Amino acid sequence: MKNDFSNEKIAQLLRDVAASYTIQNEGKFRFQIIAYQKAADTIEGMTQQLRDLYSEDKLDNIPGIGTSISASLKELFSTGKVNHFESIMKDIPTPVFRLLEVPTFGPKKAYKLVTKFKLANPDTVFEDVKKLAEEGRIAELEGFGQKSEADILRALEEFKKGKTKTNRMPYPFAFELAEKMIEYLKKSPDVVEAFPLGSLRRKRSTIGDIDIAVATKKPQKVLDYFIDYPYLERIIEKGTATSSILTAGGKQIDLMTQNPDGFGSLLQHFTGSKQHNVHLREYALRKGLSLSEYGIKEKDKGVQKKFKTEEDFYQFLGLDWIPPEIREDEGEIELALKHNLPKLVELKDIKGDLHIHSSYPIEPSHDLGRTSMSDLLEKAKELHYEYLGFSEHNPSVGNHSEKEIYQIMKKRHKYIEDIKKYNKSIRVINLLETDILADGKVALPDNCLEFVDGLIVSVHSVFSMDKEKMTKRILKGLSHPKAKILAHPTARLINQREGLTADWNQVFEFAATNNKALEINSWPTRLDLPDTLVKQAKEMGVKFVIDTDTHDVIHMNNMLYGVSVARRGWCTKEDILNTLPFEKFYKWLTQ
DNA sequence: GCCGTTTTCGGCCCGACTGTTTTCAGTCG
Repeated sequence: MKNDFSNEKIAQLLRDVAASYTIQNEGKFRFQIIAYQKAADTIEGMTQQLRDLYSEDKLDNIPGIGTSISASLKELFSTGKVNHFESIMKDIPTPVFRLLEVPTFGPKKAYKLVTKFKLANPDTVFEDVKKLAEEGRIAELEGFGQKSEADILRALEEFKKGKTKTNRMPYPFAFELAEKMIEYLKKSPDVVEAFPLGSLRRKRSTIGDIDIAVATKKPQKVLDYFIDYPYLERIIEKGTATSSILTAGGKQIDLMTQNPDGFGSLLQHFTGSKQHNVHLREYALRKGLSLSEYGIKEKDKGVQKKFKTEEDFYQFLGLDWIPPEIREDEGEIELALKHNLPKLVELKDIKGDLHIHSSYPIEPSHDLGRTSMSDLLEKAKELHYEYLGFSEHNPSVGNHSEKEIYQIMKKRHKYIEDIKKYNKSIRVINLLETDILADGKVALPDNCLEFVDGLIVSVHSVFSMDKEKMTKRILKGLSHPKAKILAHPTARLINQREGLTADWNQVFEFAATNNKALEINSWPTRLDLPDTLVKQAKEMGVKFVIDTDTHDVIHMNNMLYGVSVARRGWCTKEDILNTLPFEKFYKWLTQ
């Protein structure tokens, strides 16, 4: 292969092709534009790298990528460029594509500015446009005016501060922002109901804008109240049914209103995903029905049928209600039609948490927990768990001799045995989170491991390694007879660190055949294994445990985030080992 | 350019809002 294009880069390239078509002749290329954008969406949501699929000759059968684009991708990987793309893009100056990163800049606006002012340098284009706006020259252009010039300046300023089209925050952070807004909205007497929608309701691991829906008979009053929000920075827009604001933290909140008798269709519409809705509407259209946030219209009649609840809306179309977490157009519509949707795992199914760092002084290689074992067990009772696994990091190998480590482990074992005597209501499992070293060995010698029931193994150092080496390393670590759970498998940190590169299919196959579990880690910036990989692994027969990776007793509340990831990965109770009662779980762990 | 439980040809989701316009273009979700 002559190059190393990431999915992200390829998606960007396809979007640039779509933008070029838009600039050339939007009407003529309408459906090509949609097709290229859809392909880009698909690629952005994939966890497998296209370049790997290409080298395995598996580029066909990706939904949204047909014969034409797949041929282009093959050309891209074998030659480093695509002639067809280049001919489409050749008359569009590169600064145009840079400007498209800025919210409110679409292809037409960007092209007009770049060509009218002959902006040639992609590296200075933001500064160049800013200068033109400050000099009042943009307002002179046809189709622009004082206001749009001011909007451009502001958009550039906010872009500089980090408001881009692609910037997303971790789910739990968005969740809190939304809660705060909903609490505020519910104080208004005109608000009948208020719900978070969009990717927030689908519980994606990262969230762009926050969407909120309100049922009301007085939309205008609610919108007025909305823009009175105390943490408002500015109003982005406000109409008769919807409004958008920027909050003090620079985050956008969109509000949609609807009469209570049509609230079901509003929920459905703004929960998305876009692909789910498009697919659902295409299906409805074939039956002569037109769907929107207001309800369902029969094609030839003008009457709008309204729906109070989502269940009614889906039912009218002959579908079962679909859990928001799987509304990603991954086959859920077909299954809902056949009344054959999976029953997804729920928080109340969880019977124990295995990844808990207590404050027990084990002199670890990484961070120690802050809460004592007995306080953690109290919390486990509160959560109605049956069992809890303590899994501090292994004692630091660099700072101790083998003999010392042996003593530390022996002492901890005795301590845990004592704890068990005093805590009869929660069963205690003696685990250890152990590093998989760069050579694939687990960090502790075998004789020190006789004191634990099982190992949680994980990668905590040397993250960049070539794919083959990393895969071997993980498989070797997981091969240890005591190793039962691979913790936060990709080691990604949302918005901070890319996941490590490994052949996940190989890892999943190994886990499935050797009865090893993969962890779904609930830590807000981990959420690892990521949902799309969970789905892939599940299809290969892999079992999971959902853990919190608790370092302080309050983290034990994070379990719901991991459950959301499992649900987005289509997991049922049967896929999750820590839904098992203690005896069965312990048997699996120690067999 | 993609796709198929009416189709391998002939369709392709539906609407809100703003700004610059007198009926629409552009962007967004």
